[in-house]
Amino acid sequence: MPLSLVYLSDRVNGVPRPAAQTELAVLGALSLAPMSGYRLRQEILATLGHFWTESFGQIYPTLGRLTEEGLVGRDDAGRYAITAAGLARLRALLLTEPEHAPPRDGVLLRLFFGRQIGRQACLDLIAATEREVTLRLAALAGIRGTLDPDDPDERYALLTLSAGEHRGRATLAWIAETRALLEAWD
Amino acid sequence: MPLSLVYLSDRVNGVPRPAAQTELAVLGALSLAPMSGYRLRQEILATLGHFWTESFGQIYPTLGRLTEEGLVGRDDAGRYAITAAGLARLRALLLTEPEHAPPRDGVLLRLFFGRQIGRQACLDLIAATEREVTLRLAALAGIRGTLDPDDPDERYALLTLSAGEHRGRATLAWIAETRALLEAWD
DNA sequence: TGCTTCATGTAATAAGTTACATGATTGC
DNA sequence: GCAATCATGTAACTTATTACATGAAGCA
Repeated sequence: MPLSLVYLSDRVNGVPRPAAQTELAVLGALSLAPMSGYRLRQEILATLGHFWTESFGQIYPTLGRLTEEGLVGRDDAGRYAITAAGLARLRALLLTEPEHAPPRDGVLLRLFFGRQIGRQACLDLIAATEREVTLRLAALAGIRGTLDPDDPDERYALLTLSAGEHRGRATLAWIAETRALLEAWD
Repeated sequence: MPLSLVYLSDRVNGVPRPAAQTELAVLGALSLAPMSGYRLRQEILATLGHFWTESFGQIYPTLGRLTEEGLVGRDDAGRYAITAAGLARLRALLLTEPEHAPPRDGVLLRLFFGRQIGRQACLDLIAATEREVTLRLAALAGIRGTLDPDDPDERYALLTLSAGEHRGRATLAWIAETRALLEAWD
């Protein structure tokens, strides 16, 4: 008979449960401006999209929980708005240790076993990846143009944008190197 | 009344369901050598670890399903071994379109709302990230030393290893840039 | 009037981790 | 003999997506 049937859902070794990450994203977005749940999802997609995602199925239940806890309310226009308690909670969440999303890269998984499908299929695979990354970099360049380096909030957005650009360029460099290697084989 | 109550679990728009990705990892690992489920997990952790994860809770049920379908059997020593049908299935899976793991980067999420916690907390955050990435790069360097560029299987492993190195170095470059920016503010 | 977008929400389903149970094998 | 590792598996639980339902608001 197990002594403890408790599932440690709230926190394990100081690392917040993933649900807290959704709360963090929602509270964070509401700290910038009050908005509807629908808008919230659009904003998260547009501004955090290159490193974060949330679906309606997560956002609405989270808004419900946050409202119950008094961390979020509604303003005159009916939009969700963060409360003082919510702002305090946000700051606390921001200081928790970031979770490590278990890595799952479908492209690398396929390339690792690439011998089974041969050189050409691998070249096709990285060519498709190259197209995607190029599109993503173009999208990031578009966003960069809209951000003001002197705005106190947008300065931080620029830092995360830069991370996406560095990673995208690194992927392109790796693709070029990998293509050259693959073409030299056989 | 909805006309269709079917949940498209197997395939959506040609993209395989994520469960197929676990089958891919398991069949792929078994294509290199027969082994136990326990060993399978160790090998996946050691060799795919920097871009893929699987837990026991996934591996054993998957091995069970694959065995039922005749894609996997047991050899004389009792180890799981891939069958001819399994190899065909592996090749088919390798040609499916890679899934896009929804991005969830806890570090960037915190940095994006960094204004709430201030410059110093952000510097601490990226310093911790820098330590982790440095360790990961050192681990990759160790693995690189064990791989033979002329072995037909390990050549592909080297390609994926290189991806990890490029991304790691890009993250370090971004951290250096970000630190300089943060220290110049205020 | 009818189309599109905005808006809120739920139910079914999937995917995955963690903790636990249980036993065999191996090395000392 | 005993501890550590190897090995297999399951139950509970969490998180998340997707499809669907439903209706209001804005505008041709």
